[in-house]
Amino acid sequence: MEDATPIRAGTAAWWLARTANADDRPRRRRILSLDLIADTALSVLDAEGAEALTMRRLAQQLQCSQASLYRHVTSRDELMVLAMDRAVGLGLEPPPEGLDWRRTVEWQAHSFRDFLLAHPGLVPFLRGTERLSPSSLIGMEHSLGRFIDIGLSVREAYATASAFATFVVGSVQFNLGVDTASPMEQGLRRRLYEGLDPDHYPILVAHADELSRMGSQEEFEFGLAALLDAIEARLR
Amino acid sequence: MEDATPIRAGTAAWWLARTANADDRPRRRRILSLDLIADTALSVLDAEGAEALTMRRLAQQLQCSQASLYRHVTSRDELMVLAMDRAVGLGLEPPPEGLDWRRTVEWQAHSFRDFLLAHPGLVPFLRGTERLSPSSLIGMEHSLGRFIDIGLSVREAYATASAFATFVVGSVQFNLGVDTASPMEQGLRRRLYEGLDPDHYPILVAHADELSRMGSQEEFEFGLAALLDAIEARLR
DNA sequence: ACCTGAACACCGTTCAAGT
DNA sequence: ACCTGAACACCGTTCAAGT
Repeated sequence: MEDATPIRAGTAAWWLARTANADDRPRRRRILSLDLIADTALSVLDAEGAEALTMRRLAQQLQCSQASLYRHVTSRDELMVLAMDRAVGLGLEPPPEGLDWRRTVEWQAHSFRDFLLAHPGLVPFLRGTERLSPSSLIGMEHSLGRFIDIGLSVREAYATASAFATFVVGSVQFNLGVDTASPMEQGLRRRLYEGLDPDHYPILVAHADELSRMGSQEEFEFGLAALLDAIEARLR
Repeated sequence: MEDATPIRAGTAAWWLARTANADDRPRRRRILSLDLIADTALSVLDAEGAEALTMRRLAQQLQCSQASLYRHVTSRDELMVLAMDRAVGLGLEPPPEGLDWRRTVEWQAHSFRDFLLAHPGLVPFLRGTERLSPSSLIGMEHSLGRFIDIGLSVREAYATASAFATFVVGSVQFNLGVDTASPMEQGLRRRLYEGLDPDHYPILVAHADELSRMGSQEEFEFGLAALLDAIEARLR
């Protein structure tokens, strides 16, 4: 049963192996469970960031030894993948009933983005490997259904659903670490733009004040509307 | 000159302080320079990934002590920001002359995405803080000029340029760690979809084969075309 | 004035030894 | 059969001591 080349966490091979083993794994009553470990990891990751989530810290939180964690999880990487699956499940809330398809997609994009903005520590772990986790697959199933129902092909529905997810992930990833809404950060940014060489950066210098006040919201709304319009155009 | 609260690398305050100090920093001839350190860091990061880029490894590569690195750089975080600025400079190639605006933007989006796909180790470090680096500002200046020239307002130009960058970053970030083009990975993905519970995942199960062969290219092209169409619509 | 060996306080992971 | 103390081989960062 030993693998010479260990399977990397999050790959299709890994998810396959994990779900296959789920049933015949010994299911004794015990205090320490995989679920509890993943939940605790997520709460520490969310509250204090990735660098605070160490195996020692987690063991302390769960009142067990570090070594015990490795009975349920083969590595820290694997733990992160499992914790992120839970995060996706929490972030993908079901949209309200009764909205048309455009409002529904719009609502879900905003909802998931707001969730990620509120939990920035999770964002760097939203990689391609996370797309195959159970919670992500539920989201994909629903998205595919929605887009197929309005007339897209399976291929189109997949590309469209993925493009929305991609854009939301990019929106939060590419704004990590900056608070564009903060007046102090805006002031510093204005000074940075103003101080540039006007020969090389004429536009940034000329519009320093206006540009320094631009936040991430505008770019998100522009891109989201563009994606939605593209679907409507394809339906006609 | 000592700061009680150290300025986080990549923020506007940090870039301001850095450019302000650039001139009066002692400029002796020496073998070890900030440029050399950042270049070496980037080459190690690119060739062997983030976890291989340690201060010890870097010192060994540069044949100096670890401690010497801290004479040029205050922390590993700062080093990463500086290395990434160089990476952005390398990735943002000037587009070929003579193309219309749509082709130009299209070319640049593809060009930067291809660069990132070839250097996946860099992607997790493309955060909001990286938008203010000199290389990024050059790219922003050019993008703003292009969009203003065709008739967008300064605000629209910024939102549009940012949306493109956001989408490219999202496209690579949300495909990190998976090789959707690999036949083996496709086969494993098909098996993963096929094995799902048909009651909960009817579409994924029914179209397992087709969906398992979808790559990240389709979603990128769909989103890119959508953004370009949205600009054209706004111009009318 | 400049550089660095050696230390400090951490990591993830393993395994022999306990119960 | 299950758990874990203690170790291993690493980290980033600092600073007294060298030249």
